[in-house]
Amino acid sequence: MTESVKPAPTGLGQSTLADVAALAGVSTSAVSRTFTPGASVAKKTRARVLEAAKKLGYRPNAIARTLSTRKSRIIGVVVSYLHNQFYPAVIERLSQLLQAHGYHVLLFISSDSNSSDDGMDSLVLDILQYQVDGIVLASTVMSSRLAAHCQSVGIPVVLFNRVAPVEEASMVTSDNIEGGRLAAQVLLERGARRIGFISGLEDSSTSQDREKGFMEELARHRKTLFARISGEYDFGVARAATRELFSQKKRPDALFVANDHMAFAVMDALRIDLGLNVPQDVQVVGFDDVPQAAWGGYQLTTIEQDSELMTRATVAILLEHIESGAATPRRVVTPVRAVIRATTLPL
Amino acid sequence: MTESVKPAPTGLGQSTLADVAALAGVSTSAVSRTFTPGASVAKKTRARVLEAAKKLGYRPNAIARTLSTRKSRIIGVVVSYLHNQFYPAVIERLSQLLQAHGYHVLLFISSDSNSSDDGMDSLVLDILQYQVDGIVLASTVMSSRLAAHCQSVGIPVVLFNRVAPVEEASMVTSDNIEGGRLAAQVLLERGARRIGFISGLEDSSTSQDREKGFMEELARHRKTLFARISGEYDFGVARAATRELFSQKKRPDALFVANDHMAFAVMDALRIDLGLNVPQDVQVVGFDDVPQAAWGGYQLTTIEQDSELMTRATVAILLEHIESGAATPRRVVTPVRAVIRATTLPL
DNA sequence: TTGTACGCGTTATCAT
DNA sequence: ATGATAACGCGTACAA
Repeated sequence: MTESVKPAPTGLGQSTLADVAALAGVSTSAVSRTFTPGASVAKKTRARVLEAAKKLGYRPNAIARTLSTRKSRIIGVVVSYLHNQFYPAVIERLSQLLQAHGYHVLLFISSDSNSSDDGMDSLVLDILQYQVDGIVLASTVMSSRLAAHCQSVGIPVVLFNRVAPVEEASMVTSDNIEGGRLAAQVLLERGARRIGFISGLEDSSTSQDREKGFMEELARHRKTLFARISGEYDFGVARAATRELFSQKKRPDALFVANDHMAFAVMDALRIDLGLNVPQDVQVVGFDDVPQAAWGGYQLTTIEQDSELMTRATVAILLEHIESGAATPRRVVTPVRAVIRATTLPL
Repeated sequence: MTESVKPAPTGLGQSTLADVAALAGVSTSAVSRTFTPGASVAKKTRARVLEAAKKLGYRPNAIARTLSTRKSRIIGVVVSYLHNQFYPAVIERLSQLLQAHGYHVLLFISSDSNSSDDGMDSLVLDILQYQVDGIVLASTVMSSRLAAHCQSVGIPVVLFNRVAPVEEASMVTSDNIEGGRLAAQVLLERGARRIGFISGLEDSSTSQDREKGFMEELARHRKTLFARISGEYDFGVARAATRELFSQKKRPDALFVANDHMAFAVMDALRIDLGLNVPQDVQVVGFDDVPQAAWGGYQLTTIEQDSELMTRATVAILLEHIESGAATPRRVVTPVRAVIRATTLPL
């Protein structure tokens, strides 16, 4: 009689649980248990299984496991741009921490074409198809409808570096408002009289909050803003904006710039395009979005964020939701402080 | 008689093909075909399916699809560090291009703990568990045993920015040798007499090739190297190495630095620690590992790489292997050129 | 402790 | 064009 013979483990092509079981002369469940940390297997069978597995070069299939357990151990991470200095370091750390817990990062870049709300939504729906266990949204918008959907299917979402009116999602941000206040304090202490602000993207919560704190503190000292312009979190735009700001007769003598990336552009504009001295002619305070190692040639007072703390908080929240099944969203606001940074000579 | 009733689509929890099929009053195959681009479905049923799907908020399960089709549409990308400026931009672009083709990036950071050969191998085995369709190894080592394994299971591997004696893998690199030659030409044209070289990590092929081309060109001009020291591709190490190099009576008057990240450190050392003028006292040539936007305060002649071209080549190779089933590995060497770069005043 | 059998959600094969 | 049914590889009750 003919038996339906499974094609022998070819050598080419992954071998499976069944292959290992056959070779070891045990059942598939025995093999499965061998590769399940807290399972009960007899030493002897365990050994035989491991031997067979090694012989076949067996590696468990994470996809099949996901289908069966409904846990992918994949975290979807969405980021708008990687060339803006701040996120690469965060993603690296995030990935490291998650890997240490057996999770992996599926990366999504929300480029121009889908940076709109709708595009964003469809991108997240993309992610959902991969049955991710959690989602980190780094500085990107997300419709509340979508957040609700994630909530309903039990997928924790962490908004990183962005607050938004989304009840269902957790959020991790720096204390941008306090940072704005600190910036104002620094400039006022240094005797600034005509104070300007160069904003980031107008619809970003980070820029808004930094401005908010800044204005609050100015108001508290009965001070008013001398000038304001948007730099759109862009190097070139910020440089042009600075020239624009200084094209009038009455010029600012102090600037708060919504992030360091732009602050560098501002200093280039001041020194190169306008021939001014920094900080003699103009005081500049930035906001730390650029890792120390990337600094060059600039000395700047900056409001320093604790990206390590932000990252750890993000991971902690994610794991808490995933593994402890906690449902209530959490909000974490990490502290900031004003520091002077430079890798080169003060000019 | 009792029928085993499937729990109705709960609203919570993803709805499945079967749910949609039930609601639309068709078979699961009909639904499947509706979501398969090139399938034959009657307009009428298609409409009913789509309506039911929308009503249920149905999204196909990519994991289940992977199990069935044995194509995950996931590309594993391994990178050692993200804070070294060069890779974030590459990964961003890589992810964009792959997304445009319906692929996604599963990110792996090979941090210190697993940067050894063994650690690296186990990391790649990790990747294999996710049934990735392809692997990009950005500047990390990989044992040939492992490469052979990938080959045997039919997973294309591209070594990015790193050549290695691995027959089975494709490789994409800049023309580092030619870049080294160019660097030598530039320095010689500028009348350099005592020429020093600051290497990257000694076991990295990029640093080796840059040095090789550099030495070749010097030899062709009957010139010899005045000094050599390792900067280990690290900012701090390079800065210290530079001080070391200049602690002797006879000092170099020209330096070729294996990448820009270190070149910045070198210039800081020269100007700040040693009080020298650049380029009056010392000529410096770097090698472009840092995106333009991250430059600040430095003016430098650098050997520019075409990271866009490198990325496109990587994607092209990957797709060629995956979708056309091409088996023979490919080698791509992208051109380089010497340019002067700065975002601020020459000092 | 071990094995059997079913389910996870999808695609593929083969009739109809 | 459509529908039943068998994989895909693994976890896991349940039974032995």
